[in-house]
Order: sequence, then structure tokens, then C-alpha cells
Amino acid sequence: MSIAADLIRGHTDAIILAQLIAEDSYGYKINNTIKEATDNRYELKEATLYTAFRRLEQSGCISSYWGDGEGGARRRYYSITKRGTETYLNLVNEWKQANEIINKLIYSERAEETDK
Amino acid sequence: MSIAADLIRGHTDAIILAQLIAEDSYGYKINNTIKEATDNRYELKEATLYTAFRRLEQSGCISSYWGDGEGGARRRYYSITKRGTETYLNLVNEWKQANEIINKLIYSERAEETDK
DNA sequence: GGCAATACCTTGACAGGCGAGGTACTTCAC
DNA sequence: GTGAAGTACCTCGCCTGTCAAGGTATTGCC
Repeated sequence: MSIAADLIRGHTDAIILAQLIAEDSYGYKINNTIKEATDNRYELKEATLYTAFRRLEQSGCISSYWGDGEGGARRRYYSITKRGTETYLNLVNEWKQANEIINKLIYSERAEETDK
Repeated sequence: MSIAADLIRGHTDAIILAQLIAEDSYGYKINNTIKEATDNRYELKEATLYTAFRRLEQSGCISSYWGDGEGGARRRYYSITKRGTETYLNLVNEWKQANEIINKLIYSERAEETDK
């Protein structure tokens, strides 16, 4: 995994919620989806993932129910709530702003030349 | 200040180094530059800033010297080292990748519709 | 039976951010 | 001359999110 987690820190919730907006899902699957989507350049560590689930459920952004795993262990499915959807939209918005800010601050004119 | 710090966490070093590539500078000024550049939407808290200076100096990315403040307290200036420049370029590169990854993961097709 | 894959969970340590507090110097108004 | 406001630096201790390491349970296959 090549990307420092600290760079993505703070976006974990948004990433999870984005998955759940598409459809109800469970930890193991979300994790794999993320790995595939990024060509194994990034993954949510299990501990991080499950910590995030607790956090999101506690704040009413998601709810969970047990489903059965076809050919595997039982799964705990999560669905996104109304509050979760709102939160998601806010997080996306914050990301847009943060993105803009970082892009403005991280590039130095002098560095641009050096970079070429 | 509207942007959650966690979203920018991990970029602090890159932001500081970007300033120092342009020219030698000192804490107070860097802080103000950042505030202005972002229309007060973001600032590095002092504690964060000085912690970062220690960290960067310890790892050989920057070096410091005392200058005098014209009409104010004395200033500790920092300059970026060769290692600092290298580190900076790496961080920029990592940021590009992280940016790409977050953009890929944070948007859900379903959400795109909702967002419109 | 044993292994791999699926699937979930907890504990404890660590690092970075930052609120709160402090120091010291200069300038300017009263 | 004194008090406030601006410049400038610094430290302590808490909080939060990440994650290595460890664990559990189920199924399918050889």
C-alpha cells in the first residue's frame, strides 16, 4: 500500500458513506471494493474500518442488521440513514473546499519550476 | 475557520515546505500568508505550526536562524534544506495520488444524482 | 482433520492537531 | 509612565483517528 494513510485521514467516513449510498453493504466487501477501485494502492485497515462503523452508527449515520453469508461467515450489513446522507453531502462539500485549499497552499511558484 | 483540520492533516509539512521553497520565512508570517491565501477559511494553529517546525528541523528538512524583527519581537527564520526540497517533491507527488484516490472513492454514482 | 477463505471484533500504542496558557519586545494613545 | 494591542515565539496535556496484533466463528475443499 503506497499511500500514507494520514493523507486520507478524515475521509474515511465519507468513503464508507459513499459505498453505502450505492447499496447496503458489509465491512469485508467495502474493504475489497476500495482495494480494487484503487488498484491496491489504498485500503482501509480492518481496525480503522470497524472503528468507523461504530462511530457512524453511534452518530446515527448508519444502521446495521445481520445477514447471512452465502458460503462464509455471517455478515453485518449496514444501511445509510437520512442523517447519514446529509452528513455525506456535507463531507463531500468539505472535501471540495479542502481540496481547493490544499492545492492553493501546497504548490510554490518556485517549486513549479523545480518540478518541471 | 470552516475546514476540519483532519481533512488537511498530513499536509501540514508540505504546506510549510512550499512556503519555504519560495523564500526563508518565520512562523508568524507563514501563518498569516496561509490565512490570507485561503480568505481566512484555514489556518495552521500555532501549536501545530511550531510542532511541525520541530519535526521538520529534527528530520533535517529545514534549518533555522535568529533574525531580528523590525518593530516587533525577534524572529526565528527557517530555510529549507536539500533534503527538505526532496521531501517536498515527494509530498506533492503523494498528494496527487491521494487526491486521485479520494476523488475516486468519495463519489457514489447514486450520490451524483442526489447531489444535482 | 487441516487449511484457506470469508467475516467480524477488541485492545493498546502512537502520532498529529490544538486549546490553553505562558514569555518578551515594540509602538502608540492617553 | 502605563496600559493595551500587535508582533513573535514556545510548551503542556488532552483528544481523536489509525492500525499492528491478536482473537473468534463459519464454510468448503482436499
